[in-house]
Amino acid sequence: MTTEPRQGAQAIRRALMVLRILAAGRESGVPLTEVVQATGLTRPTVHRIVHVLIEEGIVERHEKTGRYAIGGQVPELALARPSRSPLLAAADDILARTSQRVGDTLFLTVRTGNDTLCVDRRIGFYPIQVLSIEVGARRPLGVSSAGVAILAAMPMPDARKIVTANEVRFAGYRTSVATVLSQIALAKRRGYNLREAGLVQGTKSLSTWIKTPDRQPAAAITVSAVRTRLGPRREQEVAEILLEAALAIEKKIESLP
Amino acid sequence: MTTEPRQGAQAIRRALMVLRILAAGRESGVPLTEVVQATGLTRPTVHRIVHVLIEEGIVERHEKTGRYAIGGQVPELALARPSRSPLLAAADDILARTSQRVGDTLFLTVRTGNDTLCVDRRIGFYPIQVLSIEVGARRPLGVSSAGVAILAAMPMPDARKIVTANEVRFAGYRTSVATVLSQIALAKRRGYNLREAGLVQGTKSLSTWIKTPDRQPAAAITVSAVRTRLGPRREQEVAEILLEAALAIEKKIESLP
DNA sequence: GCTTGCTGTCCATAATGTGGACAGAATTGG
DNA sequence: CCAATTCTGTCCACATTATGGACAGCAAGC
Repeated sequence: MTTEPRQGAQAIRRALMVLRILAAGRESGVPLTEVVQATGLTRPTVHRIVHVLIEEGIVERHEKTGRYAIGGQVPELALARPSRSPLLAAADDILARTSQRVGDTLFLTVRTGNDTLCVDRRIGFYPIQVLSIEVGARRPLGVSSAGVAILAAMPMPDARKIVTANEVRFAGYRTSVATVLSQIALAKRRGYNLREAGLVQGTKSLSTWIKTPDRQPAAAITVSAVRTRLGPRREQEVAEILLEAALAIEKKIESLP
Repeated sequence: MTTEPRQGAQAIRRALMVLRILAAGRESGVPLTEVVQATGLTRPTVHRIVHVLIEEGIVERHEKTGRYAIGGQVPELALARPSRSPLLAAADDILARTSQRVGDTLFLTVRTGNDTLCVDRRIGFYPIQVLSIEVGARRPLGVSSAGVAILAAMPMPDARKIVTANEVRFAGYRTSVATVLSQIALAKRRGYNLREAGLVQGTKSLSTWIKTPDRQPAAAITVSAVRTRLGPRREQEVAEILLEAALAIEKKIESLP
């Protein structure tokens, strides 16, 4: 029951598109051209939208660089929703326990539209930790290990649709529709996703997916570690722990609301 | 240097207007009619905007009540800005110390557009505490004690402009332009704002304003207590403490960035 | 100087968003 | 049970609004 046919609000939808691209730029922001290319809108249009949003305090422009970023009024609006999401609440202590068992950095990543968004990170006890990704990091679904995992958990046609929609943005991350689709296929048959070459050289990531009560894949748990920490033997161990954690979180969400 | 003449984005501005009204409704949300009356837009327009925002995940609708509220995607966008605002950072420990000295509940309230927004609250040690306002509470400037304080700190023409803009919304809070203007005048000559009848019966509030380095009044510190705790003698004492705290925060903001 | 790669602005045009009017659903109360 | 009232949702003719091609400025590199 995905209804999406309401019209009469092109401009608003476009503004939100822009906002989501800007969100991916985090503090440092995004140059106008990049927004243009990522949204597929024309430059005058993006320019107008961005500047209206600046006047409204929703977007900021960095004095020096001229890049555009999410403005201070967005967190202010967010204050209207005090409570954490059920997922975050449910995941909290399970992540803590899992982190203790694994020892390497754990990430909790959710799907939001066609993006992945890192919403939690736990640092383990092992002396070498991969901290490449921070809470708030947002990338097109399919780029990160967590993204592939989430895509692998959904019906192939849906996944393909999302991947295609993200095609233009993949260029900036040195990947392609074909690459992502094959990674999804691999993850599907393995039951979890594995990434040999992480964003940082010499790291390896492993992700399992979490489904909400309505069976939609909505999130992923990821472990990142230096490659030597994740040999074939330990990979198997860690995979089982993560699968267990994912299941535990799914159960807990059901019991909460 | 307030430039506000950019056009070609009526719809986007309207959508943001709607969002800000919804933000004031917090978790419980706002019925459509109220949004219509607060924004001055027509009902079909508000309806369209709100429903597009729902499709985009920016707004949610409560199943039972049918009221509209800020959606889960807003905090997700807010994650793009990890750092606290300079004001919050500067105020942190000063609030803690002030709370120790006063013993009653302290609020930090900022101005955002034509609204006040409570961004921090410290509970004191005295056994009776006024907890009427929560972090995230948003009201039209002029309605709360903090709002009057902030208005009192700006040039009268500016204050009058804001108060007039909020006129339609005052009805819902049982106040009026005239009332607010007279409160502002009183606060101006006193150097801080005093409210005998708080939102809750039998409480009393006292607010001092904080200006940013560019001399714009941007926030207020408020103490709320049961009336008996704030007799004339203690009122004077508390006012001095709050004035001191406001000054300290102003100084600290300047030194930070 | 010329090119390349940005950002910003204009304005004729049509597509977009508007809102009056109508309709249904839910609640009240006589 | 049927007005009366008050809310939400939808339609569609119309003109206001947002669009984007074209032009312009500006800085960096060659």
